[in-house]
Amino acid sequence: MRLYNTLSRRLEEFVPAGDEVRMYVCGPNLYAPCHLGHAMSYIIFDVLRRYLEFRGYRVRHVQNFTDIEDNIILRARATGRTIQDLAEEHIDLFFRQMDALGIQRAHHYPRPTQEIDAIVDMVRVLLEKGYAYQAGGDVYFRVLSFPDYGKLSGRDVDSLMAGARVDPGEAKEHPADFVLWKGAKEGEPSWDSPFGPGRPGWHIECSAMSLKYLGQPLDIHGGGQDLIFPHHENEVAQSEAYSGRKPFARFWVHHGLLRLPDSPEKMTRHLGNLVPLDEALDRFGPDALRLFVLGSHYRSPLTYSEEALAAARAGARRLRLAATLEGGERGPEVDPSPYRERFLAAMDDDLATPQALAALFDLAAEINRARDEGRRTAHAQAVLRELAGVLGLTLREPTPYRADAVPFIEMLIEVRQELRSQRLYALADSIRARLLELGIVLEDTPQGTRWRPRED
RNA sequence: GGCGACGUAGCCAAGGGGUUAAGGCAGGGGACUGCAAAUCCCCGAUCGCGGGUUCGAAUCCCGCCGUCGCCUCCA
Repeated sequence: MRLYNTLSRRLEEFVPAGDEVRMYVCGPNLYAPCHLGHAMSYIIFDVLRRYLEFRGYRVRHVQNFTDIEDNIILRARATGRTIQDLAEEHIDLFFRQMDALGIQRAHHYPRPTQEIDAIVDMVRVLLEKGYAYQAGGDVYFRVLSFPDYGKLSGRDVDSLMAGARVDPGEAKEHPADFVLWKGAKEGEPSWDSPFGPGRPGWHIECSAMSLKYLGQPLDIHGGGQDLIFPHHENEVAQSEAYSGRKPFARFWVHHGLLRLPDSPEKMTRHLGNLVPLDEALDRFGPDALRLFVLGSHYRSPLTYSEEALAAARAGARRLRLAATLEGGERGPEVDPSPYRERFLAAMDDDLATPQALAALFDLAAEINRARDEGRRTAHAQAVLRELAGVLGLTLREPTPYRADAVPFIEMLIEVRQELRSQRLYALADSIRARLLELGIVLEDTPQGTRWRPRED
């Protein structure tokens, strides 16, 4: 498949270096619950992984949790809790939400507080090789010692000077230098190291942990476009300086960011302009969220709106009904292969999910036509479910209903059927209307009345 | 100031030198239905503005306007 590589700024043919795809995805900081933007990120990488696996690759998937960082320390202090406590709570929540979204779990979820040795070792080597220096209790990466600095984000060190912020009191040699190890401060967690007590800087964790769990080169390193600089640029520099080999990662995959229409900046937790993920999941269900995200190309920015999510929910229902309603007995059966080919061609082209979805919707329409004509649809429906599964769609009803209500619903349907056969339509209609108010949709078909939970 | 994107029907969103400019949602008309629902059929855009290149541009170039991302924590 062709995949856009931020490093080369071009589409390239993707083939893993070894016999499995080594994929590292930047995970969340654990100081607050996830929002819809995080869901977007993990849905996209989930689809990338699912498609690679569908294409026959074995994928080894690692995602970090950032459990030591300024925000967590501040949050823990403000709430009187430990950072471990805070981290555990958000990890639990993260897994519940990701499971609800149908995100396949990564093989490892390393956390910097549990990988201090690897991080310290990496800093030590960088110091030994002269790529890093100690100053004021901290250890910094010496950007000028790494000539390739800027190759990922397309910046040069000189142009960085213009906008660089230099905090008074910082002991950096150069404003673009970044911290590898932060010297211990009063009231902050710290670990012993050959360069004094302290804690890891932000960027170093991803380098140390990805190299430990996957090894160089990574085939794919991914995250949001907001991570290209400085986070990923710094990872490249410190990793390649450490190993003396390049590339650190062969493909860099970055997705566009989610934003709100009336607050067009990207959704982010510290701005508070967010849609909490648990709320979105409750209201729309996992398939609608996926359809919303995948209806736009992953590298484009995506604008959130209630209307767009409601539209995605309606689209999910359309696909679900096409995949699940029973077809007839007659031939000729629908041939799904042209739709399947379109789907694969789209996915092969830099994960063109909007076009892949278009193929699925067209297949759904074809199935519906065939069903209307009393033709067999089972095979085409199986293909529809298979391809939807590559996108992680469940095609299941998202709205829960109480199982113990089912006998009563069915009894009401029987009574209503009797009323209809006696042409007492006013009563029959009022039962249907009442059930709708209670959240149950009735549909009368030649094969009888069927029901489903109302979605809204 | 530097670097990078985006602007396509009411809404979301593909495409990216010659195609009837995908698909979804919403809306209108029709079929089916006792009525609905579901489904099917039909209906809508010349692509931010102004120049230019070309036989031909939504697609390339230049300028302008608007919006966003990064340069600081960030999916």
